[in-house]
Amino acid sequence: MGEKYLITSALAYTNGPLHLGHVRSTYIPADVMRRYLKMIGKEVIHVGGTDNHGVPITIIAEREGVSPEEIVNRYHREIKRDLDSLSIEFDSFGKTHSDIHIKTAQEFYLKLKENGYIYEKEIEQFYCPHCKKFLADRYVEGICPYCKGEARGDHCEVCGRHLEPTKLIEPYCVICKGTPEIRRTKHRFFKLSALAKELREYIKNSKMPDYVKNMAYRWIEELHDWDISRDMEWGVPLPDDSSQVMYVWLEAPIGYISFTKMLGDIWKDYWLKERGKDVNIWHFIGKDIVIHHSVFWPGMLIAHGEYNLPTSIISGGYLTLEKKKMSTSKRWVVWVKDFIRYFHPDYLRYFLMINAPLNKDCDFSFEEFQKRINTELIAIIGNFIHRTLVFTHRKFKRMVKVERERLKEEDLKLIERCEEIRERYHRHMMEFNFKEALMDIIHLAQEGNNYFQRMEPWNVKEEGRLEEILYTCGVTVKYIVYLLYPFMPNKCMEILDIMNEELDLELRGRELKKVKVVFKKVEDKEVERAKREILNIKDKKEESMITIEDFGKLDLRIGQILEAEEIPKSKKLLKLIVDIGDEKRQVVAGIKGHYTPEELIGKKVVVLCNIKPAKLCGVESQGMILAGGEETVALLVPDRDIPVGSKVR
RNA sequence: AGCGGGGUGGGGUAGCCAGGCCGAUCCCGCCGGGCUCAUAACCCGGAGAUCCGAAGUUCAAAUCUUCGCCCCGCUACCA
Repeated sequence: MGEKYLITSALAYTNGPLHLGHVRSTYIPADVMRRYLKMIGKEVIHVGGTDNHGVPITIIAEREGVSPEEIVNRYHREIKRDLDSLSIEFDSFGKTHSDIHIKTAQEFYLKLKENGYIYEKEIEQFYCPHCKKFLADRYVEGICPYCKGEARGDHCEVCGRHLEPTKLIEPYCVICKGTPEIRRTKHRFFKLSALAKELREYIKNSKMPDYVKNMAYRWIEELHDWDISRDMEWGVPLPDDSSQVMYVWLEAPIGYISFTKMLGDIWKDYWLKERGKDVNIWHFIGKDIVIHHSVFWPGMLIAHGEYNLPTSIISGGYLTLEKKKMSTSKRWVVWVKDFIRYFHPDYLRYFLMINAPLNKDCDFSFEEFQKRINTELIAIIGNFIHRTLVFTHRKFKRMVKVERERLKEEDLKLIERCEEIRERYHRHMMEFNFKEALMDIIHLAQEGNNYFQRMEPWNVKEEGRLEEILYTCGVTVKYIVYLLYPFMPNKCMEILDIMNEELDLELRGRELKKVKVVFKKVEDKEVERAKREILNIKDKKEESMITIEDFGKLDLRIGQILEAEEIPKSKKLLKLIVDIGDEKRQVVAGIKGHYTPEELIGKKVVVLCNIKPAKLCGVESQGMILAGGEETVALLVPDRDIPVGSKVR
């Protein structure tokens, strides 16, 4: 086959590490696909990297008082570590803040210009006189002219409307909080509107999913030209005007090409139209950036003219966390690096891929994770593998291999099923239907378990027949491990190691190593702990902290006890009359037995005066006397004489 | 506000584009039985769904049309 596959994963933005949503929508699916294609002998490369330019990064850098490079390098490392920890492999992984990318992006831009797709136009833009710069994008915040809510740049956080930034009420610069003024500046525009026809034709003939096509068609109906330059320093400088940089969304997708270039000359076999004729370019992305990949990016490629266009766009749905929307600012998020401290990365890969079809939104919950791992992966798949290996090891110490001719009809039937299921699995994989592909494996394991149960090898005395049965089971195990490998590479290699086998569909009948439990059960305790520690602990601590303002709400004063008497019906209560300076209060205190009424009279104590009045044993209490201790109870009293009514702070 | 996607037994999900094969799929859960090689696992059987609501098209609708309700996402200077 001359077919080649270029898989790209959406570039990760270097403003934070990866969370479960990122890896479920994009990186795990891309890696699963790459591993599968490679396993079946296809030529495939996986290209990815980080996206380092744009306003959010400069804002973080300015707030932290460091250079944008420092932010970018920090998160680039973290992101790569997160990906490595989940066995997500790349043939090339780059940064957009790199020479090769900047050069590639500039060449791309010049080509667009040469082809007549770039023009200049003056626009109005906020300018901060204090910071002496134009306020691109989110550098300006203010009040939404529609709903009066908080708005950032062009977008209202409250009503979600898209805004004209210059229309903001009370705009301010996010750096110096000063009021910006409107100035005119010259921006470059990309003539996207001229490409409507070509884009429609391209989309029609592409293999994108229908819903992606529909979304793209609608965009094309109202295609505006695209403002592609920014008045800032952080980014890829325009090659024809170094006072401005390219808008990130123009420059970032070019990273797919730049990072392929890092592999050397073979990049041409993938990207150049004339050389790469049978290439499938698959962009794995999250569904938030479908339009960029189905309209803007193909538009750029058409305008450039020399490169291949994407074959398909595989967009993953969003992940909610325990049924609630994830939010990094509210800390309602599970970071990859936290999760893998508790559970095997392969379990996460399995769960995220089987939990729902890729293009749908779905939920991550710790209980659901545990359930699916324990009942499907372990009870069905893992158990079939394990019972086969353990039983075979006990009887023969090695995997059994017999001639196919010896097999009975029922044996051959299971082996036929292996083949049928492999084919079905292949179709599902090539349609990016990873959930169904995993279901195919479960079904095969169930048939294996069923066979095992019906054959009752533990009752079979005749060794020849036992060999046939265990050979049949062994073959089925190999199929399962093979099909499962793209999803759970580490666990599958462990099993193959025990079996002394290779990653293929042959069964060689070699010596078995000591069998151990490869798929260990996820215990309730572990789940509870992980959930508590990942989601709550920080929040709990923070929630239970109070501020000085909270404390200020307490009206604590020095009071003097004037009268004290027992409340007859109660075991612990005394009724006190306390002078708190400007008034006298009746207070019920639970100190009977610890103090006698007589010794209390005249004492100065601390009183909480603004607690809601309550009735205790039918007696109204209009305050609270502070005391400490369990067995020995002591009242809090001032250790110097201060006036009644003094505020306690 | 506009646009898009979705609402199917307790949870998840298939089927809907090309209406009858759907008295609705599969995984989990639940109930009953079996087995013991296996990580209380596995095997067999069973119960459980007004297919969001209303109206319509049709000999026939989960599937098509219209209206309503609810969830989610996107809206170009949010990666």
